Amino acid sequence: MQNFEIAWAFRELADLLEFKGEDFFKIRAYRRAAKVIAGLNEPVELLYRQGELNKVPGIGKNILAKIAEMINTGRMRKLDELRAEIPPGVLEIMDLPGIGPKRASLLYEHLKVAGLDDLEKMAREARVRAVPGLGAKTEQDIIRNIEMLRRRSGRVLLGIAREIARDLVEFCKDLPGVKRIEPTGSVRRWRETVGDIDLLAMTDDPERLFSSFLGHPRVKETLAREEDRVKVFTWWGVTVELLAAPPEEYWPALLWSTGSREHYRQLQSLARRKGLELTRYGLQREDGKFLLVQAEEDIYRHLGLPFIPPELRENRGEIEFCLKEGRVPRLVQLSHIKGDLHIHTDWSDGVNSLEQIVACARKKGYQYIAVTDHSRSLKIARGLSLEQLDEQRRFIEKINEKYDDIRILSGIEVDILPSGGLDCPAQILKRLDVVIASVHTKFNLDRRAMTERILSAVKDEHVNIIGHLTGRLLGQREAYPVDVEKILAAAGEYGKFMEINSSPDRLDLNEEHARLAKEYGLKMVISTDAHDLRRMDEMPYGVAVARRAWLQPEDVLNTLELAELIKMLKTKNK
DNA sequence: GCCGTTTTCGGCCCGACTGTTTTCAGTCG
Repeated sequence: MQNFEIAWAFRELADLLEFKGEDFFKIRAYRRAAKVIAGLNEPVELLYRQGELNKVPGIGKNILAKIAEMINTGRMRKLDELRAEIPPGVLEIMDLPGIGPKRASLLYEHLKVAGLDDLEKMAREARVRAVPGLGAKTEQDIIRNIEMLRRRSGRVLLGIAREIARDLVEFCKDLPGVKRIEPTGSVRRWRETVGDIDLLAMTDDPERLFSSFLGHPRVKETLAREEDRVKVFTWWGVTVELLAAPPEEYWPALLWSTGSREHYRQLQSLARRKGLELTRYGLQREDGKFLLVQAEEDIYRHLGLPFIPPELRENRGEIEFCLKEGRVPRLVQLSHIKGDLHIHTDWSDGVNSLEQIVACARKKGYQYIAVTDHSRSLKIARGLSLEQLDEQRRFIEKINEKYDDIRILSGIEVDILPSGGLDCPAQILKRLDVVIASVHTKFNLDRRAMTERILSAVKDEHVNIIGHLTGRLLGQREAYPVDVEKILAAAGEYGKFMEINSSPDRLDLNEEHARLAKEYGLKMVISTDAHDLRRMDEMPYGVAVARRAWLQPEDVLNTLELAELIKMLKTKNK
């Protein structure tokens, strides 16, 4: 049982109890447990077997018993009971913005809505406005939000797709006859969302592999089964396709199934011009003979190309570039990253103590990290008062005395107030090493007002970095309207850095904006915005955005050595 | 539900916004 599965169960439990109108604090306890579990950087199952689980904050006697039940039986009785009791479809209605437990039960009570389709139909028939407490405006919102939900449906976040892919690879890799297995498709290309998860296995005995694979406990339904592939629908709600190839066909198959389709078509036409035929089975000469291929590199070489990393394979000029330059664009990679400049601690809404975070950062070999808790007005995130901020700064100074292999920078993620300006006086910001300015409230300003609001932070002499520029939450919340180009232009003028937020549900800047920012000559900062230790591991997602935007190490601030970094942060005020 | 300068039960994060009201409930960040 994976951590994220246990976390999902508690989240669902909380949602169901919320619908029932259960005690708020009990629900919050379950939500907190879900959050804590999702944030653990060790398997829950391991901690449980070691008897360490009850030491995790937020996990008491009752929740521990439920986790034990899940580990031992694979189920949670209480959750099963609630699922049976509460009409299915209610939870998906509660997913809609503006619909919480109260309105969901109101809708159920009066209209007996059984799900999103049902609700949409009733809204379009103008029957929702007849429900006491709801009006025409809410009805329109419901229709609009369902349409938004539809647009994103069927795709899952890369972060989740990679977790699932890892689970399946682990399951398959030691099965008899399996010589190799890896994710391909958009997972391998690190696209921000993924439709189906594709896996490719190297084996001479696909039948045997498929039989075992179909016995995986999370496989719900077999959608297709052919000689060299199976397609299944999983309990995770994602479709997975497992392709099998014998060793001599593996690399062509890997290239083919990694895609993208457009990139692959370009390769095929390049091959044709060289008198070759490129298919998923190999690279064939006109005389019918197959060229020797023992890696993807070999295929690219036969086509007169260097190895093109999967992140670049989108037919955005990568093939032309490689042909012209005779080399691949130099890309930033995880090992270039020297530190993380956006981390929250338990002083605000983070889970872990500063000491735990420092230990984790040292283990990663970082030269520096910045502690950037929320500012005072963000009450829900327990934003630090000015006194606490100062106390934290002095605390960090003390910790810095303890270590000579890492430097803790004191910082803040300061709110950009709705009318512009920052949620912290200038003389306080002046003392800090790193100032990130972000929007967390009042997302419904119009484009002009929001742009002006953020510009006010760009122009502020104490700000170093603009955090998660568009505020989008993938699959949950659209980006607020903002003139990105105008901000980027101003950021260049005022010497600011733009954050690439690595959190898989943000990825903000996204790859288009990051590419644009590079055109504006800006440097970016790849940060995790971690609220717990596990999420400090999410740096690769931000790096992937940067790579897909063709960023080089010198485009990224936190590839710099500490001394250089500090110099750059100090010379911010042009 | 969990937690505790705590041992048995009370406290647990808050304030703004919105649409529906006509004084406020529900939702959200």
